[in-house]
Amino acid sequence: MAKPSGRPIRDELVEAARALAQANGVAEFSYADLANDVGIRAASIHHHFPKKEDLLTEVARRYRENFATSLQDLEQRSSALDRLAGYRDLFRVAAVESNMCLCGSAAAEWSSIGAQTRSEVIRFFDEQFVWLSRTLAHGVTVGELNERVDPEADASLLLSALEGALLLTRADGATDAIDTVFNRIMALATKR
Amino acid sequence: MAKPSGRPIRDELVEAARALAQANGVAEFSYADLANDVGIRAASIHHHFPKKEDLLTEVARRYRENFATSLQDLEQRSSALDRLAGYRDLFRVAAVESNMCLCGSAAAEWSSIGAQTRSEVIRFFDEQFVWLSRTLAHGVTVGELNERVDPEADASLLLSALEGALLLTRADGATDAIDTVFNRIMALATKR
DNA sequence: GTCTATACCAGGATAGAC
DNA sequence: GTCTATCCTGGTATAGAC
Repeated sequence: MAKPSGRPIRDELVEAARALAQANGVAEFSYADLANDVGIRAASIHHHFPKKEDLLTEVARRYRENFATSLQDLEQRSSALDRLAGYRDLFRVAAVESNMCLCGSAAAEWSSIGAQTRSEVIRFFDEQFVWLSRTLAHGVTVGELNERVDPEADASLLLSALEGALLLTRADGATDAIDTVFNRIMALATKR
Repeated sequence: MAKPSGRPIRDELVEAARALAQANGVAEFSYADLANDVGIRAASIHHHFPKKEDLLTEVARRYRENFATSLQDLEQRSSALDRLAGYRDLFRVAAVESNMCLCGSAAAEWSSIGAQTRSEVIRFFDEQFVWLSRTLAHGVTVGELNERVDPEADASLLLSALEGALLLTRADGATDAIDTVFNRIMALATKR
C-alpha cells in the first residue's frame, strides 16, 4: 500500500510498526510487512533502523512519551474523577480495535525484546503507577474518593485491571471489559 | 538435557512446551528447544504432533483442564473466602517464576495461534469467569462478602486484575503484585 | 518410534549500484 | 535514500532408513 504522505519516512515506519505491534504482538511484524505498509522496500528500512531492535526501542519510546503527554494534559482537569475517566479513555482507544497496550504486549513477550526496549517498558509502567497513585491521593484529599482508597495499592489495581482487560478483550471480544473493571473500582472508591 | 523419566514422551513434550510457552510466550519455542529438553531429535516430535499447532492445542487443552480440576477441588472448602484465596494461589504459582498464564500469553499473541487453540483459550476464560461469579455470589449469600459485591462484574475485575498483575510482574519484577490486587479487591468486598 | 538427511521458506541483515 | 541481489540463519516439515 503506497502512501502519499508528507511525513518523514522514519516517522511512518515507527507508526506502522506500532500499529502492527499493538495488533499482532510486539515481535510479530516483519520488515516485509512494514515495507508493504509504508511503500518502500524491506532492505531500505535498515537505512533508518539498522537493527530491528533499534526500531522497537524507538516505538516503545514514542509510545511512552505520547502516553506521558496525555497524562500531563489530563492534569488540566480539576476533578480527580474526570482525570481518571480520561485515563480510562486512553485504554478504550486500544480496546475498540482489539489492540493490546504496546507495553503490555512487550511484557508478555519479555524474552524476545532487548535491554533498551525493556527499559522503556519498565519506565512506562512506572510512569503510569506514579501518575495513578498521585491522582488517587489527590482524589482522597479533595474528598472525591473515600478514605478507604489506598493510593499506591489501588494504582496497581487499576493498572493491572486495565491491562488485563485489554488482554481478555482480545480473546472474548467483550469490548466493554475496560468499562466494567473501571466502573467497579470507581464504585468501590466513591461509595461511602 | 536427557531426562530419565518413565512418562510417555508425548506427555513430556506437552509439559516441556507448556513450560517454555509460559516462560517465553506461547509461540516463542521451537522444536529444537523442545527436543533439547526432552532428549529426542526435533524431527521425532512430528511423530507425536504432526503440526506445531497440534501440540499447542494440546498444551492449551491440558492447561484448561488442569485449572478446571483445581477449581473443582477448591469447592471442597466451605468458605467462599477460602475458595478465593485458593484461586489467588493458582496465580501465585505462576508469579513466583515470572511466568505468564498460558492463556494470557495466548491472548497477547492472538494472531499467531490457530482456531482450535483459540477455542480452548476462550473456553478457559469462560470457565474462570463462571467459577468466579458463582463463588462471589455464594460469598454474598452466606454473608462473607458484602451486599455491594456484583458477582459478574467483580468476577471480570478479579480475572482481569490477576491476569494483568502477572503481566506487570514480568516487567517490574514486583512479585507481590498478585497479592496486592487480590487484597485490595477482597478488602473492598468484605468491608462493610 | 527415533534417527539422519534434506527440502523449503521466511526473516534479518549486508554490499554495492544508482 | 532507495534499490536489487545475495547471504545466512533458524525454524517447520517430510522422506526414508533403521
